[in-house]
Amino acid sequence: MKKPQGFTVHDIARLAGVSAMTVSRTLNHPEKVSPAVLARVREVVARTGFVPNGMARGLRSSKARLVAAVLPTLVGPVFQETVRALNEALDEQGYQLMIGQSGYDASREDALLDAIIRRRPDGIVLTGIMHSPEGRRQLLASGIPVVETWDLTPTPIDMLVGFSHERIGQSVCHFLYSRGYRHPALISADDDRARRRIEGFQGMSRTLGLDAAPTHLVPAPTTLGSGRAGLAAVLAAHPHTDAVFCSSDMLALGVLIEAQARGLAVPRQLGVVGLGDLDLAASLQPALTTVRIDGTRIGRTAAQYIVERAEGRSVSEPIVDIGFEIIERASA
Amino acid sequence: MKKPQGFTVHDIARLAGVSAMTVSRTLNHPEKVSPAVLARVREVVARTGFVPNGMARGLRSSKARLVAAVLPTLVGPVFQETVRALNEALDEQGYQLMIGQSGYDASREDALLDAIIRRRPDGIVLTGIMHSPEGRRQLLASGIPVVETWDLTPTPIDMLVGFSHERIGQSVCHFLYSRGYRHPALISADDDRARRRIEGFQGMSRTLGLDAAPTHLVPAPTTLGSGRAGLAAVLAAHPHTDAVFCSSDMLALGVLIEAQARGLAVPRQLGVVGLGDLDLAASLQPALTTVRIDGTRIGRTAAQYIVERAEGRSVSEPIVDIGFEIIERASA
DNA sequence: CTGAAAGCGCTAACAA
DNA sequence: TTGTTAGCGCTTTCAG
Repeated sequence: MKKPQGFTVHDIARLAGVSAMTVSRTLNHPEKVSPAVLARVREVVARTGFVPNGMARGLRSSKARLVAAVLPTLVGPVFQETVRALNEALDEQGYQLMIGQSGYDASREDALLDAIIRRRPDGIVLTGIMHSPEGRRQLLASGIPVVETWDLTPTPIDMLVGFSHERIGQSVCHFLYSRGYRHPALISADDDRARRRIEGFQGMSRTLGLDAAPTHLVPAPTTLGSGRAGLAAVLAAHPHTDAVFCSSDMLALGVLIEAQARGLAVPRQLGVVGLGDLDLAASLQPALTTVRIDGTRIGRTAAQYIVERAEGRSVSEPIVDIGFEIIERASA
Repeated sequence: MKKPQGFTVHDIARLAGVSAMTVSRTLNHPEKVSPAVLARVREVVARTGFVPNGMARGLRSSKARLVAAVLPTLVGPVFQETVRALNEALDEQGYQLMIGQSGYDASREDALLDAIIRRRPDGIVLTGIMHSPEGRRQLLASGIPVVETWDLTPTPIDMLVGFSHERIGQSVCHFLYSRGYRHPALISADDDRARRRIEGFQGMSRTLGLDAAPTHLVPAPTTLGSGRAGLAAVLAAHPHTDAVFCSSDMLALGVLIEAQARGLAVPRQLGVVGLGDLDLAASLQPALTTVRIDGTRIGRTAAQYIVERAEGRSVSEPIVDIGFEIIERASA
């Protein structure tokens, strides 16, 4: 298998009648090259379609201009905003984003981490915090800047941009109570962060003198269908449920549809709160009350932290809680 | 800035009392190393947390074990299945997937292509076909295997796994006609592929002796909100519209919600057809009739083609039309 | 402003 | 089975 078009800096140098070093400078520090030479080299580059080999550059300069992000699920609305913002911010600074999917499975996660570390990215963005001790060790040992996101922990690996899931649970419970609901239930994904929201919710529910909220767990990723089925299940077991906190807007949409199919009036007979504030939330009928997390800010901040580090500067406030907000619309 | 933990094969070799080559072999061809040495080297690797430098490996062996995918929008439900399948299939073969977002903008696309080609991936998967002549040239010149997807063209750059958008338009128009609808309208994203579906639809509509279908264009990405607004606009201009073909399921969901808000019975007074067969389609009330594209097959096939090429084999049938299917449910 | 030498970390090819 | 040599393509460093 022959490489069809294997141009190197040397080829370009020869064709332009200069040294390889000058080609390299033309590409990376054009201000240090005389205009005449610059034009000549550029002409050859354009004519040949030469694209320098980034692996060689990275190897020599130990700057890959690459940032890796680890997502539990590759695509799906939840981290959409974060990833978009991350990608945009990095792109502006000349960095490429590489995305890896961890699944919700821990053993695959270590393999993924290995694949990532091999490429020596300038930074790694994790959605969620890293629990596997082996993963932590690898990350720490690699010396690569790491930003954990979408969660809080007293023991971050390195940097952190997140918020408290427990506090979300508390706030939503309190919000529902303040709206007059006394028999709330939970329909929730079965993952670690969702579980902490549930704990927060139940804690507050105890504080307010309510019964423990019935909880219906659904497998991740959450879908509209599991929202419908979830409401059906909850209502079957606890007929006087008067409100539901869903762990995603999709789930909430399912609940809304199922409620409608059953002739249950929202928000009068059933309050519904989602999580995520997807763009569909505002367009629903009734518009969905939901918890908004500023994913854009998470992504942008993570990008900024990593670029700072990659350029050798230090980050002054490497651990931030960006909080969240309950967007009150019409469904609760 | 010192590299905190810069182990190399040489360090590991010294610690294990062997040569660097033996460390390399332990990592890549363990069967060619004696059990005793293997164990010793592995112990050192585990103890130090050594992860080999993939850039160096890639440079030397010109195999990056990397595949790049270009998506118009980074995340979003449309290519979800394709990307997931692509990632899974590549992962099984030991390849990493890198994702780049082109936006719907052509100038950024060339820059992205450049960033991708620099890394010398073993393959590039494009969603949609490459129109920019400059992009084609770059791709061709790079000699990297390319798979274009989600579309058909008589002049692919290299390999192709797609289907005909025009034919989708024709089929949906015919389907609606056969269901008795005589005044269909289109609510569609304003992009190239969507436009070809519209042309197909209008062509068939002429053939069937229908008036040209009113068309309402919405900006990409499509949202539930623009579906609602779209139906309102269509109805305002063309009150006796009796069916709508939406260019995504999200749009269709918006149409369903708007129809409900207006007391329009679906499918009796208004037929609704979506595109994508998202998992929510089946769970809606009424369940959504939609066009299903086998994204999993696209992703898997693309992965297979690229791996074949990367391993030096040739692909026997490098251009496939995987077709599509209208899933008849309750909304039309 | 330009060039020559050296080497980043790894592995293909050959030798022992 | 193991080791030695060389060099992938680039850029850092140092001279001119």
